[in-house]
Amino acid sequence: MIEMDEKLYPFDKIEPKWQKFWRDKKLFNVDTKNYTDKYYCLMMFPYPSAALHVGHGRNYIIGDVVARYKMMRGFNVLTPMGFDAFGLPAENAAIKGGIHPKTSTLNNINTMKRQLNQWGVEYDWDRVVISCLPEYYKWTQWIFVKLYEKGLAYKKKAFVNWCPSCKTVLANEQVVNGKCERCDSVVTQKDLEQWFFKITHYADRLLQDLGKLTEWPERVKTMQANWIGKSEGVEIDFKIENFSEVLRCFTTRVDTIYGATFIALAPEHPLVDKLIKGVKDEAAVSKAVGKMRDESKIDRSQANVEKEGVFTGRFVINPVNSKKIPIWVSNYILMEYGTGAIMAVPAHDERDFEFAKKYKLPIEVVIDDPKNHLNAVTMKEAYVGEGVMVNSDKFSGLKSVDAVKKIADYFEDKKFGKRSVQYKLRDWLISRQRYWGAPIPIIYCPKCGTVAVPDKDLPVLLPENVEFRPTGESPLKAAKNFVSTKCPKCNGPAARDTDTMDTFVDSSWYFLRYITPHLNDKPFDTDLVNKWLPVDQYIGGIEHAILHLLYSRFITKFLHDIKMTAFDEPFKNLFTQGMIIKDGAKMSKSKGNVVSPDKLIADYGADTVRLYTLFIGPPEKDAEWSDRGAEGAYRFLGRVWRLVEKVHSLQPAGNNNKEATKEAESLRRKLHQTIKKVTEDLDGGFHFNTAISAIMELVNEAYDYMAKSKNGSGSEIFKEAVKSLIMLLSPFVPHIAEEMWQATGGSGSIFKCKWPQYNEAFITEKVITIPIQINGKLRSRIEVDTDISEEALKMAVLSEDKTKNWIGGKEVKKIIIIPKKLVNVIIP
RNA sequence: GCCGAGGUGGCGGAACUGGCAUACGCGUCGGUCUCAAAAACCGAUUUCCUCACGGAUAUGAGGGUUCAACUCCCUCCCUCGGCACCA
Repeated sequence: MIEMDEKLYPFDKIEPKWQKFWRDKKLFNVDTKNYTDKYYCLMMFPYPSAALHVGHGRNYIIGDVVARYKMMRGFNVLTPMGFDAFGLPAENAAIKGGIHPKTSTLNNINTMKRQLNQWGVEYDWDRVVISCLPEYYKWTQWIFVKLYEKGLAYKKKAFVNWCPSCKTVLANEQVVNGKCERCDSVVTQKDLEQWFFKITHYADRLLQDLGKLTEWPERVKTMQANWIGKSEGVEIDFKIENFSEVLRCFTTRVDTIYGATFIALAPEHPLVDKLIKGVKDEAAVSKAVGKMRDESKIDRSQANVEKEGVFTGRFVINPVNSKKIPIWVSNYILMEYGTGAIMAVPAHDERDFEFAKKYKLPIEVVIDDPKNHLNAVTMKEAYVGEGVMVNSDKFSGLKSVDAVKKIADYFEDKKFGKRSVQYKLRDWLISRQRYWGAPIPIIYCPKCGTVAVPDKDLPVLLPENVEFRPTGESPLKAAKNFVSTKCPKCNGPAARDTDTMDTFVDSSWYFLRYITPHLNDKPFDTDLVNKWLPVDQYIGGIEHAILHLLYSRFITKFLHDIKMTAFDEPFKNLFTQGMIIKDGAKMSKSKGNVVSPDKLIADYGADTVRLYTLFIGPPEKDAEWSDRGAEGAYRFLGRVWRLVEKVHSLQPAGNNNKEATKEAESLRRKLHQTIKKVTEDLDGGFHFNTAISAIMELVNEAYDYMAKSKNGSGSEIFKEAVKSLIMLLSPFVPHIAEEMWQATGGSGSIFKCKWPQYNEAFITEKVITIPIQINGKLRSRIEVDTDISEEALKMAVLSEDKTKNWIGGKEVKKIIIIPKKLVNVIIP
């Protein structure tokens, strides 16, 4: 621990002073109507929790650096902040502690604002958006109504994910490994009537348009593509023997149709009951099916459940060869995917193979592996690869990849089936049986049925005096004054919907509200929004790769379709920062490994915490927090402070670069190299760690210069270096930078200044050191003029002492010269 | 199983388009200052051999391409993240 009696510099006086300055001068406020070059820098708005730790800070610090840097590059930077303020934690805390969610949420918001301020992270606070306030959720409800009007919000009864601990339903995206994303309880299935948004309507566009998002991290796009899960195949209609109905199956491997030896149905398939009625062992079959149906109510994907099945006693006819194929019911078929029925080809599908082995069903090879011929009797696993068609009538001999297309054509021609596309993506379940959310703006009228609340009656206010203990039923049901209302159509008595919306609905459009946050006749102003969006830079955690980012893209596309926005992708650049971990684990109260910024800021100042957070490693990767490392950042700032103290005034800045000593040239070169490096690191990506290390090198060089040169800190080049140094540091450590800027004669805010420029001419050296390799191994170095000719360089190298020794009179076979880089001499 | 990211000193990590591996920081060791300590400053620090000069050796493992490989190719191992009975 550094002894804290004496501070390396008076950060405790500096930091509050400049925080107040920025706010008083409204440095971060922007007029969205008047601007020249806009830059929308957005950080994912947080859920208002009681206290932030240094891990949370990373997101805001990165965003603040970007905003300040862009400001110095001359942009009108919009950097707003808000709060994703509805949600379960506040409600759960209220149940425990008896404080109303609204009270605790608004308190937490104040705490967070104070913490952000302490970090020196600044926003245009005039635009704050708080999703739990009626002026905001009015428009969340409005979006719901628009979706409803377009048929994209609908209610249906379905098996849905149910968290027994949160006592509410969950969207598919909120179930992680069969557990509740929030509380880790095992999720069960319940047959309930719920509200859905038809995100599947946009499945293909959501997938296709990932291609437009060239500035998004590859992994996020991959995750979304996996989640949407598109597969192309064929739906085949099988005639059922002795029935008028057909059985429709989806397959991506229509090339294996001749190898189908059984059909498998999901236990919930609507035809199952009809099929088994009147068969020989009806009672036994029915019992087996019933058992599978019960089991399927717990999430089957949870564990690798043993495949079970039962023969229905019925058959379909294979359209290609009129063979009879038995119909089975099995637990490995999911009703939610495809048609809930498959043609099983054991020879070429792992699952079908496993099932066929267990129930001794026939296995027929129809695609042969040219390298290793298959044998249906001896094969130990399904062959799922490509190959040559066999036992497939007129298709035999074709390559299986080609047969896929040919057979699909044949099927469409003969009307046996048609091409079809399936997605894993499910509609978004958005109703919740909880209190702390935006009420669903729907009224049920005995005469008129389901009626959306008209725009003029929005918002549907969330009543405050409600008993909101979770019972599994919506707490709003008990609020009689809320429930009973009049039908907007017939004015007769009617009842309100008592569910609230998933908080991910709130957060799927907030970035649009920031542009015109106080409008009360529209959710946002379309003209202005079209000017400011898409967001230039979005910054947030990878945990939102699917949920929030997919939902926001969906809602944006919908708003685009109803002509509310001109763009259909909300975020142009996306940056996902890694987590900061401690003792090998994510920081959490329960693990007791939370690093609080409060003590660190008290001991070393906010600039130190910022600098270390940025220096810790590449920001997109997880990083381990080290208190010692933070001390190093503090030491560095002390070192900078003392360096700047040597200089009384930088004004007027000397741009005479007359001093031609070796030291001066070296410092000048380092300075311009550093400006270049830092600029490129900030423009080309988020390479804060390497930008900072470059600045550290410049500081080292400046100290070196002071020790070695005659003029020391009085020289023009030294002043110039210090002036640029302060500017280069300013986005990272804004408080100390402003203070040093002022102390050396700068006026106003440093963030109103222009970012330093580098001059390539100062970077190139007159003399460079070229490494000499003998047979690829470094053996010596030589100092030569930068613009030396290859011939002269060759001569110089060959006459260099060490090199001569290494060559030792042997024949030089070849010399490879990479200009300005290296020379490699090849000898036997 | 499939997809994605990654594996470099005691630690966090650098290395452009194949061209001096280990920048910068932390830690450790030594020194300066001091009565002493802390802070600060200066120096050393891949590993091994050598008093030293110097040499050998190293980017998960093994092969390959090349004058030259952390970087490209092949085989394999490990870590992390996502998806997963998706027909």
